[in-house]
Amino acid sequence: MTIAGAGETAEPAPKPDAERRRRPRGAVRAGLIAAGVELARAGGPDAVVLREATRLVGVVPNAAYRHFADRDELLAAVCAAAMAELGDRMAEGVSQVTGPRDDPNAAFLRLGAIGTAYLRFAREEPGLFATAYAVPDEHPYIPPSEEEDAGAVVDRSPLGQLRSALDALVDAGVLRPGERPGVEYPIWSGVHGLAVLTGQGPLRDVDDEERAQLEQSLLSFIAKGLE
Amino acid sequence: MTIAGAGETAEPAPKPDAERRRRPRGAVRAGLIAAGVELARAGGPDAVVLREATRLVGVVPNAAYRHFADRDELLAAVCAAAMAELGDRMAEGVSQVTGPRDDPNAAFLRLGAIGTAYLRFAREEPGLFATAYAVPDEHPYIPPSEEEDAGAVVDRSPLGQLRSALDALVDAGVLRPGERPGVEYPIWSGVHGLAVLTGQGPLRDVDDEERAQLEQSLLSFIAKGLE
DNA sequence: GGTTGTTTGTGGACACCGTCCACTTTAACG
DNA sequence: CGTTAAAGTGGACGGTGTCCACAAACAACC
Repeated sequence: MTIAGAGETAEPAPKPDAERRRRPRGAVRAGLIAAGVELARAGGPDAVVLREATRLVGVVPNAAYRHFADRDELLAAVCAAAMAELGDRMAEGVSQVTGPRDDPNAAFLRLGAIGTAYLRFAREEPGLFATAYAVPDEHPYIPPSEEEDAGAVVDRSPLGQLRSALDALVDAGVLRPGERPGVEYPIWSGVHGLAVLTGQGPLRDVDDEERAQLEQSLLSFIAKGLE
Repeated sequence: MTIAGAGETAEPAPKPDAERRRRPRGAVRAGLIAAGVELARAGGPDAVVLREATRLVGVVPNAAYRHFADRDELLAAVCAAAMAELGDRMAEGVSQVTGPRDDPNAAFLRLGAIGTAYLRFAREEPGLFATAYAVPDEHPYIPPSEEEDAGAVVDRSPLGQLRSALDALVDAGVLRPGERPGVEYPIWSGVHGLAVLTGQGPLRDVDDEERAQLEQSLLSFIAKGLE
């Protein structure tokens, strides 16, 4: 045992024993989450397997238990990251619509951009999309030292962005204020349902053209529901 | 070994060796599916564990491989059974609405009954509902010697029942024929999305009252989308 | 009816997974 | 310095899906 140059007979150089504990402070935890995200991207929530994540980070399986209580807690962190990525894509899609907040046309386009970005993410990143909504029953969410500026920061969650788009629609005079309360849920349900049905669901084998038509007809249906 | 009245000394009776191969023809396969359905009912698709199913049937794990290529094929059969049960519950719900097929009021009530039964099944049998839509990528579906009377039998699948309800709505003069093609998909998406979001999704912790309100507002939204 | 061959169930084994335990090393702090 | 808590290691256990070779039960055929 001892220290120094002991062992290391052949080239595998399994544990230089000086490479241990050289990583910066939170690197292993962050690396495990990043590895889990890549696993989820490729294979959905079931593919985020603890041992494989530690392998990718280059650490022994048990090391994960210094950062997460169990596999579900790691999965919860990965789910949060996936949800954040969905939120980022939606924000990016909305930001490409120009025009003032209370302009009727722009407000409507922004709502459409939200739905489109949501469906696009589900289509292009099916593994991450499924993972975002595969939060385990325990470990509701993981607040990794969030700075809370008392509402100064905008809500980048999918539901938050949908809500502000609908509020803007009211301010623009497109949606009657009496119709506003609670509309986010039917709309969210419709978009989410189509994403699931055409993702892992029974509609997963439709070709691109049909899929585009399904998305279009859903958005039209939602628009009609808003008058 | 021998035959006749051997074995049956006490209740453990581990392997009387004459108890082998005493089950009727397709009993093991049917038993495995039934056991899988109960596992899915209690814990969703991930709870459909091959070894546990064989344990419930009282057979060794490898026996399952005489009836299914692998665990996914068993799961596919369980998914089909779960989907069939969903279809049965919907048909039962619809059948409780009386009135002729082309009566506007009855036709509308039937459509509502379809959505209500769908959401009710998802709420009361979350494990089976999730399993019905957890069909593995391979093994699309399993036709266990289906008799096909060339359309004489009615389609009891959820989508089939939704379609016939919408067709009846057209025949009753409630829905304009031009609006009919493709409407089933936005409607299905909305109902399915709410079922998923309030089931395993982020809305799973809402209380019964809120849940009822969500369902009601979704059905109103859909009704408005149909004029 | 006895032989033969195909189904169906058995026993044992393998690799992989999540998780627990005891141990050693590292980093931080007085 | 020395001490102590955190972080990583090694080895083990039970559980799972799956493969292989073998034996019993059935079906079929001459």
